[in-house]
Amino acid sequence: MTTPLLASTSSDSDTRDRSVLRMWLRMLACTNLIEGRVRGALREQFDTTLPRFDLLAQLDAAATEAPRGLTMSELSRRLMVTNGNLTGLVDRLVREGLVTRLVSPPDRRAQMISLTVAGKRALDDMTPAHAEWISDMFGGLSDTERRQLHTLLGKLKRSVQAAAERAS
Amino acid sequence: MTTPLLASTSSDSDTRDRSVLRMWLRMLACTNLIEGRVRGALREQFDTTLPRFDLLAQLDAAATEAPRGLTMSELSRRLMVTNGNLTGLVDRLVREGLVTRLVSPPDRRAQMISLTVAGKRALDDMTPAHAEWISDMFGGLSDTERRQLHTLLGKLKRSVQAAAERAS
DNA sequence: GGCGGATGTTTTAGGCTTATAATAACTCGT
DNA sequence: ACGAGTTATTATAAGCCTAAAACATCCGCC
Repeated sequence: MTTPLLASTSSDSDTRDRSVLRMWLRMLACTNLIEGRVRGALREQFDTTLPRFDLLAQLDAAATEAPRGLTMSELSRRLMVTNGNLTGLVDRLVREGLVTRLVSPPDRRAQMISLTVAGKRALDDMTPAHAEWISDMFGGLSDTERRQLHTLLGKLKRSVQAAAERAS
Repeated sequence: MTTPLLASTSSDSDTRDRSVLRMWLRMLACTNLIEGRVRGALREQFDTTLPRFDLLAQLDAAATEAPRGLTMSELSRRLMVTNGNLTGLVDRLVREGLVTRLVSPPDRRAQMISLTVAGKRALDDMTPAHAEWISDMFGGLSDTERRQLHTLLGKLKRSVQAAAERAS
């Protein structure tokens, strides 16, 4: 808490804040750019949306450990969205015939959401294309640069989580 | 286009795709984590939303070059959202008294959106807190690491744009 | 002066997302 | 066995977002 001698004087932390802010905006712009292209490609080539794709992919990824499917709560935890959000999303996927809802026998409150054959087929159609879009967009980075970015993002994630704990 | 001798053989590009995908998911997770905290803090501390804040900030940033305000189209271009989206957003901000709509005299189709005094004050209240949240979350990275990240993100952005041009 | 194409904005229909409140079913202690 | 608290899910209200179509105005050309 220094008192500047002149109103126009900026502290060191001000300049640091500004550079951090610029970086954050750049990161946000990159992410939105990539995500927007993925959304657009999913819509144009497969007439679907990113949340739907993510949900199918999550069910498939969990298929080995949970062949009977996942509950709504487990899915919402993994996809990092609220339960209420998931209700509508699953409604639409059921209507499209890509997933099924089965009441869990041991707990009649819960339901197991699982891929139908059509859902698995739709996912298998999309997965290679999805991987290629991402790969293509990151193609301008060398292996070394990608590793560096991966490492830095790991640090960033820990930094954000540490900040969250300080705040709580 | 190599033909694997065994069905289980993965090509080099497959493993590369997987590592790129992992990095992308990490980047997405980081961004969503940070953005989510900013949204939450804006809601709890200022009872507002990120799009509203972004819009006010954009108007303020443009105030020097465009003291009369920005048009809807110009705003939507800068905020990278559709025109239709902006209509509702501006409606709400007008209702809250933070921005004004004035029909542009030279072009009666267009309107100049500008900050009210209350809007400028609300923004000035939020800006330092916003900078501090971001700064705090990036606090675990050294100056060097932040610079590296900034540089890598710059490369990534160019790579994504190059991919977009290849695709079009 | 008026017509045709371009540009600025809103409307519409649909989907995603959240927080909060309500409902339903389970569990545990007594 | 029953009531309290917990957990699983859905309903509701509000906002954000898009694409596509409709509407309004402008500009240039005849």
